[in-house]
Amino acid sequence: MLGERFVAAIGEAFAEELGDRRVDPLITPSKNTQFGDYQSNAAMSLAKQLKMKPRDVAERIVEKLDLGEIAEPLDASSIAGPGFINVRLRPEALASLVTELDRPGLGVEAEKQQTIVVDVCGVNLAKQMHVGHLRATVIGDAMARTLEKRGHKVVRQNHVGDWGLPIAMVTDKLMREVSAGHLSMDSVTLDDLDRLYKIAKEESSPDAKGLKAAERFSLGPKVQAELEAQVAGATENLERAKQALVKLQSGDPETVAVWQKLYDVTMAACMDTCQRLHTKITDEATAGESSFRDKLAGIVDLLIEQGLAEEDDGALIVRNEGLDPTLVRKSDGGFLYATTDLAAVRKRVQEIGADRVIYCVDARQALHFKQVFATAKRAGLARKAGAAEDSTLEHAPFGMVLGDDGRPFKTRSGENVKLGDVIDEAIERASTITKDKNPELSDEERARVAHTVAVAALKYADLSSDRVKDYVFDWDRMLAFEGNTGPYLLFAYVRIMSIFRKAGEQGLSSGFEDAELLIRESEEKTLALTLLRYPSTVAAVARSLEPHRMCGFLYELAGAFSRFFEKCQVLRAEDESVRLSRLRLCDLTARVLADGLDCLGIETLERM
RNA sequence: GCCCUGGUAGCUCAACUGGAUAGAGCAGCGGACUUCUAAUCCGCAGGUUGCAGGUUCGAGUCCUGCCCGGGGUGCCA
Repeated sequence: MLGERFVAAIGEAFAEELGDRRVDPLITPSKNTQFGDYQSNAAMSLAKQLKMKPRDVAERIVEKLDLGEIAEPLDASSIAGPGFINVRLRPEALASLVTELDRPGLGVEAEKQQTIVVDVCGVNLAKQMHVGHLRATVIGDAMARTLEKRGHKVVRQNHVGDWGLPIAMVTDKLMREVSAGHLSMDSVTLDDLDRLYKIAKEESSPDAKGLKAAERFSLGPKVQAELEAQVAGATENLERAKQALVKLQSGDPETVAVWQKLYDVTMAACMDTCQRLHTKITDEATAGESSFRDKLAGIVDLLIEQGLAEEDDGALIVRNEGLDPTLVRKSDGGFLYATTDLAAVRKRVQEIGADRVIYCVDARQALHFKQVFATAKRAGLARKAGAAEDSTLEHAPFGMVLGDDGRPFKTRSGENVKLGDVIDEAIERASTITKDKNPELSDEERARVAHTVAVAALKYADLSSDRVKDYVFDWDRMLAFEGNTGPYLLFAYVRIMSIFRKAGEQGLSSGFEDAELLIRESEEKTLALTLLRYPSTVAAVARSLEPHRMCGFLYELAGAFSRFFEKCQVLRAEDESVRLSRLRLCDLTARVLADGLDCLGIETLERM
């Protein structure tokens, strides 16, 4: 609304210079309330284009500007600094803007609908999920939810690492363990598989470096003999794994059955974790590497046909300008993960019909994705049939989770911390805190509250800092109720619910839905101005794929509400009209909080 | 070597993508509960934004060069 008036004024003031060109009025909320509520920074950018003094430009805009009933009258003092134009809304105008926000959808605008594939989760067979998967799951799901909020059709894809030599290795190991009577195929657990994976990997990695070192430093015949035996054994194991891979690829029933067991056990655990984390990642999202196994040769043939692939040292590579070559086929004829990802691009764009494909994957894969995207585009795999342009392929990278020592988050013995254990501990800690803070809750309700608070704390900690940076994992901070945390936001919501519960008891809970908003106190004004930022925040997250922006907004909203809560009595307001206005403001705040948290995949609570 | 990242208060993080005096929380100090959940709120103190140049009305943000950390770098995924 404000923007339109500025556009009109700018158009009028500079009709000669600009013609019909529409100029972005660059309206932003003022950072500092002493300047006003909103400001336009258009004069400065315009001055640069027109080679005029910014203040002169601002003056000409202000002369033509008609803000009439919207804002306090402008005068010379409205132009500040190099040419900021400061605007202070009239209370009625602010109230009417907030009233407009108060409708289904909370002002979030639907964009032209796109089909968007989001690559999430990224688990591997026979491996426990760890904190790295937490990020791919939680951030990916949050991006997906936010895009859905903007009206897009979002398809989550869980690109499970369920194929290739390492998997064949575990499959082989499991078969041997079962036939040796160490394990029963029926009762095998993910913990077993995780253990076997590590052993198998160890057993198949020849310690060539160690052997060389032993020779060089003359560590003695015994050490050398041991190492020689290790190398021989590893070489043999590796050979057997390769054979297992061949069997798997050729569909040998016995091998495939064991592989299926690995798959089922792993995915059951993965789905359980995704559910505990309250994500919308389900079985349908699964599209493992194995599902592309029959497409890889075709992809490579296509690259050869198009003259993109060339042989180098026995391997097949694609050279892309400015990038290291992409290896698409090994000299032994095997395919690589780049090949699989190329097949996945084709499926996502040409079968699913994605206009945009987003990979929520570890930042270490940055080069890999650059290579895959460049190759896919040149090969035409990223273009829908009949489309004029390639679909957008984006890597949304994220950093590592660190321990308080600044090193990757691991257990004392150096193992990855299992995600299931992390969730368990979060719940336990949340339960203890909840018992302490609110002893009145029944055991049943406390258990529910503890789960919701724990998951909120865990996810929020992961979402609230800049995605690409590493972050430090800290139980006390994420579960604290001070600062930018999940529990703090839930608490703000709970306080509102509490008001409505009390209102119900006193028979005051009706009639506020259409109440006239009276924005009088400064806390009410700040709360109202903050609420108005919700739609643009959703848009910013959808564009930038940075959920921490939503976190920042929600934290400010919760803070604005807390200050309002301290200062402005709701149920004991001075008169009925004020009470109804405040009830409506509370209700709207609650819905915006809940909707914003929903973008992040975080549930709210009635009590805590 | 080359490429990608990051460096902001003692600590953990922001800064709406070039806007006004760089903001929060923790830790420290000082206030506010007979009250709608004090799991909160208010105040004080804390800064050469790694360093040096450059671009312009204006730089934590952009460009160049250094310094430090993390990661990646053709036959693992």
